[in-house]
Amino acid sequence: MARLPVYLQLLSEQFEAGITNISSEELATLGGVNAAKVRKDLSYLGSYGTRGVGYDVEFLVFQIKRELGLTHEWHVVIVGAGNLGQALSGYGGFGERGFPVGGIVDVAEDKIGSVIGGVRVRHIDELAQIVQSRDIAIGVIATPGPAAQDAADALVAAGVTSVLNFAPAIVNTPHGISVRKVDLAVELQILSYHEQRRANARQATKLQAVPGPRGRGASA
Amino acid sequence: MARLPVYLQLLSEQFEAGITNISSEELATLGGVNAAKVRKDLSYLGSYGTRGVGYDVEFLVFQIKRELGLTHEWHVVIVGAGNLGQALSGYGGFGERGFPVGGIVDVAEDKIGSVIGGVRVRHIDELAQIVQSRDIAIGVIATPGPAAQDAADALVAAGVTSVLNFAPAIVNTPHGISVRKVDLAVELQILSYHEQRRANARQATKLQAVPGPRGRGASA
DNA sequence: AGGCGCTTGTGCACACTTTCACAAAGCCGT
DNA sequence: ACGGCTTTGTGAAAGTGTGCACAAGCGCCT
Ligand SMILES: NC(=O)c1ccc[n+]([C@@H]2O[C@H](COP(=O)([O-])OP(=O)(O)OC[C@H]3O[C@@H](n4cnc5c(N)ncnc54)[C@H](O)[C@@H]3O)[C@@H](O)[C@H]2O)c1
Ligand SMILES: NC(=O)c1ccc[n+]([C@@H]2O[C@H](COP(=O)([O-])OP(=O)(O)OC[C@H]3O[C@@H](n4cnc5c(N)ncnc54)[C@H](O)[C@@H]3O)[C@@H](O)[C@H]2O)c1
Repeated sequence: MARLPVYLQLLSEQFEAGITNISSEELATLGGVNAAKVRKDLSYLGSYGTRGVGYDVEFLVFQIKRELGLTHEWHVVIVGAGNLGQALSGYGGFGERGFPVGGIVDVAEDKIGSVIGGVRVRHIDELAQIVQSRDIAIGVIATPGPAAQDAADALVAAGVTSVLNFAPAIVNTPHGISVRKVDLAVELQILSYHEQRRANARQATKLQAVPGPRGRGASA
Repeated sequence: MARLPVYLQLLSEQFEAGITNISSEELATLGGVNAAKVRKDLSYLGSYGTRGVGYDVEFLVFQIKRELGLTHEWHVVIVGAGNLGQALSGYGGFGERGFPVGGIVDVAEDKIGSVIGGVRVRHIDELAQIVQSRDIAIGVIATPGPAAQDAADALVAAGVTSVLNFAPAIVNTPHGISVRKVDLAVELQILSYHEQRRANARQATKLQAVPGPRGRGASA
């Protein structure tokens, strides 16, 4: 489930705060979801709760980590050492959460050799060697959109089986490769959509008119 | 629908490439989804296709933009001028897609006054004034996790009604405020989950054993 | 030891999403 | 002008996910 990482984060926070036990109700409130959903999700891991009491926070953290494959570190390799690649590499939160940067590659000669966040930028031709030497399974694409497919192909060829794509482009990969895309513009457009609807709703209220399903009148 | 931005991007790309007409089948292939789904989604905008021919790309782009509220620019305000805030502000892609940065605020005195991407960093106390002067509806949280709730409260108090949160924390907002969260760690953990499953599958195959539902044996 | 209150785990119904399948509708060649 | 080919738009079916409601189970207090 895609919600397990969220529970993991919440539980980790609670654990840090000294909470040793938590009920599905509390966890649901923290996460802003339904308590029954929390229980269903957690029951997927097995029956690790105690009726009348709740869940042991530490044990649950461990179980979720096991399920998510977070029992060991996963090195990641970043393709593209531009603004974003540098920000990601320099950002400590990556490694803190079990995903240390195992390498950065680029095509631009002027980027190669520079050191960001303790990692030296290397040429993309060395990708396969980097991936294999550290047994890296996850690649991050931080190149411009048009180069994203090339980057993905290079990653797959090097042996990476999971890709996180920040470029605004849809990449095609062979079957069996997991790809996730993070697109800022999409997020903003979804927010803009809600704003748009809010604005339309205000308009309709103000006009006191029969609310027609089609809101015409783009200007003014 | 959350897929409209994706179609918009695909269609824009096709339009740039000189394609004036596209069928639901083609669009579905590009987006990696089912053709019927594409048609259902697009029919939500109205009947803008021509049977036997397909959709006019330019017209469809316009219609989706109208639906998403992208007929005008939405200024955004960024809270937190650290690594990420600076990368976002300096990144041109924001403005290119209709979301120019209308302001950046921070609490740290040493950040205030510096200029990033043509925008001067100002104190968070000026947030309300910035938001109101430019009629800003969208705020971006780029502060550390523990400060995210404060940032959200400040944004809401200033009059922002949509929030994009990059901090690894869940923020609570009053009803009527849209919040979206982008969490790198969550994305990576989902990829790691798939890697984990792949590893388990390999193990099971190698052992030629009856595939038991519980994979024990964490060590070795 | 037994009862009482609390919380889990889950069967079931409902709502929403996805996919199939096909009639209606347009274009083009003859 | 008409028939055949293509593609849309949409009803209906199949599939997923969500939430309610409650029995089963556990701890604690008496
Ligand atoms: N900067 C941001 O805040 C931000 C935010 C969201 C999304 N993005 C997206 O992330 C991507 C990178 O953004 P950026 O600001 O870092 O861009 P950038 O131009 O600063 O960096 C791109 C880097 O990729 C390298 N590159 C180009 N082609 C390559 C290839 N084929 N193989 C390997 N490396 C290659 C370039 O040499 C450059 O160093 C873009 O697609 C952008 O849309 C950026
Ligand atoms: N850097 C990255 O690549 C990256 C990637 C993903 C997520 N993130 C997340 O984004 C957030 C910011 O990351 P960063 O690397 O820019 O951190 P940072 O420490 O560089 O920047 C944080 C900024 O927020 C400011 N700040 C602190 N409290 C504030 C408050 N109450 N109001 C306003 N501003 C406040 C600080 O002064 C600082 O300038 C973090 O939560 C981080 O987890 C960062």
